[in-house]
Amino acid sequence: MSSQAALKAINLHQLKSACSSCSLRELCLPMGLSEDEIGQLDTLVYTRKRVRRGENIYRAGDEFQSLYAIRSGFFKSNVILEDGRDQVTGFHMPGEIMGMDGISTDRHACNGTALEDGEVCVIPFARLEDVAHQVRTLQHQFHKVMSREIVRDQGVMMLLGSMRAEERLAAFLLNLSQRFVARGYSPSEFHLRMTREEIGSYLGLKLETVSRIFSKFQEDGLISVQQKHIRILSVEGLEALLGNQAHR
Amino acid sequence: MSSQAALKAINLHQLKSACSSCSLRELCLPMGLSEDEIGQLDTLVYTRKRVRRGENIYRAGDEFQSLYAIRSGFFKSNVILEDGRDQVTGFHMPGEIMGMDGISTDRHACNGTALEDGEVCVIPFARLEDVAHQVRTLQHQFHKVMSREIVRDQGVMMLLGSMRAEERLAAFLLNLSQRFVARGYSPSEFHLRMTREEIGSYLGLKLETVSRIFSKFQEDGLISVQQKHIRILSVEGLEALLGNQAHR
DNA sequence: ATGCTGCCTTGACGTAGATCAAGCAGCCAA
DNA sequence: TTGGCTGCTTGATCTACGTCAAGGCAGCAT
Repeated sequence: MSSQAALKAINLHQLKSACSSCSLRELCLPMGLSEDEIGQLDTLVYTRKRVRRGENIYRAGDEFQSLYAIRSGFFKSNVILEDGRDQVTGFHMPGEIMGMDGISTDRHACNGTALEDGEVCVIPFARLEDVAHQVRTLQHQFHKVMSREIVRDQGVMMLLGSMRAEERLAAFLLNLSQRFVARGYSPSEFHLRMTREEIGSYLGLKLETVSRIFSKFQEDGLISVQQKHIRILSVEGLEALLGNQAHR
Repeated sequence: MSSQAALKAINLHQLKSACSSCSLRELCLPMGLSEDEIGQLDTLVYTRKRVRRGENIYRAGDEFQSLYAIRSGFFKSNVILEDGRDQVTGFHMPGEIMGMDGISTDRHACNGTALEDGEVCVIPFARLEDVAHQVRTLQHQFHKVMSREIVRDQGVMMLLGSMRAEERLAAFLLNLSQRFVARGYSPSEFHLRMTREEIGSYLGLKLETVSRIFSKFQEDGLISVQQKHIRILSVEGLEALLGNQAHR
């Protein structure tokens, strides 16, 4: 399917997005900006886009135009490899910004796919640079957001390069937990929006391994799992696993 | 050793760095800027720093002040894990910019370590944002540089998550080769500045595995190896290895 | 209900790469 | 020259995780 068709398939509606009244402003671009400055942002983010589970907000190869701030829903970044395998490079939740991979070449390097119905704010990048050019605080905040993405990716590189399967999964659960807390959700009880296969792809493991380790964690009393419903019973137990440093 | 001590240990000398006359300007920040705009850059980059093999230009935890553009020498990004292991997260060569991990938290997230004697241009970040605030082209170029880093890291994540050992090493050699070409060096013959252990750390492999695979590549006529001296005999052969998609 | 489909679980077995171990080569200092 | 040190190679063995295979369960359409 072409980029055009993909865009048309998405229900696009125009409205005042109003960063200034957004509940996610403490997590997203507006962070650290004054009332006035956030007002400037409101002139920039004037479109939202609804996406349904399985739809892409952009695809690898698409021309890069905009960044997307997640308002609701759960997303993944992924690349379809030549052999058809779907390699997941990240999971994203409300308040996070997707699409920054596209800036370097003016084309998106990966797909942004909805794992459940949701909504994103469309941030035309040229206009973001305009506003950042005027509002120095926004410029700085945007640099922080990009830098955070770099640090996050390097964390995953270290995880993939130096941890064994159990450690990876423990780190993954703890990371999700932290991000849920920051959004006001329970740190200890949540729904996974992704399949075992997607988790495995992200963590460099096979889905059977993910499943087995969930079962083992449950036996060990660290978590309880029922399909996609997860309850963390012992944060300390999971953290302890990370302490036992890798062997690889 | 404290950050202060580390800085003092480094021979610091002030001079006109002159991006405008730098042979690396087509790879570095000045890329795409006009003569005038590069002139503005010259007012920003006024310090260079010599580093000797093994020294750090910054350390994880140091306060973030500046970015560093490599003028000469070969560097690694790395983190010392609690158990003392040195986890490598990147290799860097002239024209590349290091330190962007520090922007997000105002502290560096990793060390920047010289693998051989070299020299870096010190780019005070606050001033970079000043100049970018005035020169929109520079702002845009800097965003591209950060985005490129994001894309690069995601490429490594995919490598670590989905490739087998031989593929990783083939991809690594091809990547080095391409980066050497871009700098006017031979694509097929070069010195590795890092040890087998550092390569292994970066690629999520043990040094013995790296060594064995180098030997195998040599047997297969793909490369010739003598310690750190590498000659690529068949780019196609290495590329073919990447085609055979992963099993993991 | 009934069957279909996608996703998950669990077992048996195989293997890529880790681990352990020994020896060698290049390099510097005495 | 000798010795010590660091980094590299190579072999033998072990093991974490992948692969293959057989169900099972929840959700949806009929």
